[in-house]
Amino acid sequence: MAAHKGYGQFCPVAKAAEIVAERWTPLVLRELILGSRHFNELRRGVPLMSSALLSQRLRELEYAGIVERRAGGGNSTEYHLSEAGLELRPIIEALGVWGARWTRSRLTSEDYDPSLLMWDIRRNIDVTRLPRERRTVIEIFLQGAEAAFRSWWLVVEEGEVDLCLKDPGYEVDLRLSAELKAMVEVWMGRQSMEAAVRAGKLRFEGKQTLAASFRKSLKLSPFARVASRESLAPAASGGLA
Amino acid sequence: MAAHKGYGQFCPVAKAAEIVAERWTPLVLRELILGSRHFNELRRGVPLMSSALLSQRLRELEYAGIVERRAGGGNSTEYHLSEAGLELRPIIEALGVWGARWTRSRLTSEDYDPSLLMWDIRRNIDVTRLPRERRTVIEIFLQGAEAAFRSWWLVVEEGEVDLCLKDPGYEVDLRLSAELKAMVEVWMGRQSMEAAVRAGKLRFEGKQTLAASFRKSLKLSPFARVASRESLAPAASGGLA
DNA sequence: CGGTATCCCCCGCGATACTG
DNA sequence: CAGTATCGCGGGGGATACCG
Repeated sequence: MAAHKGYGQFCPVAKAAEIVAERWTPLVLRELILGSRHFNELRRGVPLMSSALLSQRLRELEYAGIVERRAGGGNSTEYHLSEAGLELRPIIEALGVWGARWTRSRLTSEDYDPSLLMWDIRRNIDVTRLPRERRTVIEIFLQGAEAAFRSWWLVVEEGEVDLCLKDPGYEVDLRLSAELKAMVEVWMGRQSMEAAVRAGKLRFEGKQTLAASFRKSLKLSPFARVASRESLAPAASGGLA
Repeated sequence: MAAHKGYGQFCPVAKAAEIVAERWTPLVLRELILGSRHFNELRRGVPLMSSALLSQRLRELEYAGIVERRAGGGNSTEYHLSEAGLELRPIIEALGVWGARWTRSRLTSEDYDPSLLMWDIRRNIDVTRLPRERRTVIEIFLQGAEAAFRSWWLVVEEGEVDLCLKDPGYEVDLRLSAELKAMVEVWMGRQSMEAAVRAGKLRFEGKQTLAASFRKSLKLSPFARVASRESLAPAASGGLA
């Protein structure tokens, strides 16, 4: 006769946990916080979540007053955080900071998801640092990823970045070949890109000026500046950018 | 082939959520933060959680480096938050503040757990405001609670507070008769004790001086000063005590 | 007190397919 | 693009009993 979903407690921590600490929900909130608005955009941030479950969670979040559904142009729908939802932002961010400090040793090989990495990279490219007047195509080859997720193309054109898993057919201006794990380490700020290049884990092929631009255009993970506390490193703690 | 327990993401939010957003875990952390140290003490804070599951969660938290198990005197065990665990405190507190602001309308009748209420009250009594040199017995009768959890006795003696569900047999110095829901409202700071008394939801029987002392001795919920944002009340927002 | 051990139910959620 | 529909299983966790 115990509660199936709830905790049966009036405590605000319990009532909040019933909503926010549900499976997948913190990740959906993270995506909304990072600016994802459309269903399939959200899906790319949680590739292992089934669309049925994402749909269900979004409805639950809407019912809880955290998410607002708005009609976009055409048949599209937009999901936005409500005022209550925006107030969860510092909590999700703090959870991420805590994770960056204390969960490093729990990373398993399963966690190195190339889709998530590329999606993260895509949305963190500062297009203003890349050529504007012409199309730029960057191919990224991730060694160690499973075959279907090994080759990616970033197509930068008119201030937009497109991410493809299939060769779009354009001429490639820059090619980056990287070990998946090393690329994640770089993205997480645990190794500098320069060090990874020196160690032979990353290799750029193409115009060096474009390679330099790309390196500058790539902002790292929002948690890249948070120092892990698990190792015995000097560990100067950083805040969120 | 999806992850059974994990999310398959290197993102620190995901790795943290794998631990912290697990079912019951936020409530166990809340109990540890509030100072519970022993297994059965923790259980009283999460009465609906099975002991097997609490044991399992504590082991998981220990493995995650959040909880440290220490041998107490005799055959007792003590659970303490590690440094990593202490850093979760602001997150759990923020979750509770958010819950106090935004989940009021989600309270169901199932959530009015008299055991939790009495356990909360017990640990928030300021004994220095009650008689010191003699035993004081306060009976609390909760109308609307199920029969087995309707009558409670607080025995204050030598600076210790004992909570009993069975009549300890001592002479009762003060009797408080209250509607369960009203008592929770008071505890949550949503209604003043004076207003509840005036509305006839609370009634003290016994020495008025002792009643006054008891009222002063009872600190409210840590979230009692957080104003709900759901109603259209003026809502001056407060911080945590 | 401080947990284990065991059984078993049930539903959350993963997988797959399909629609407007 | 934005979801629904359906099915089946796995294991999380509730219930209960027991031990050192």
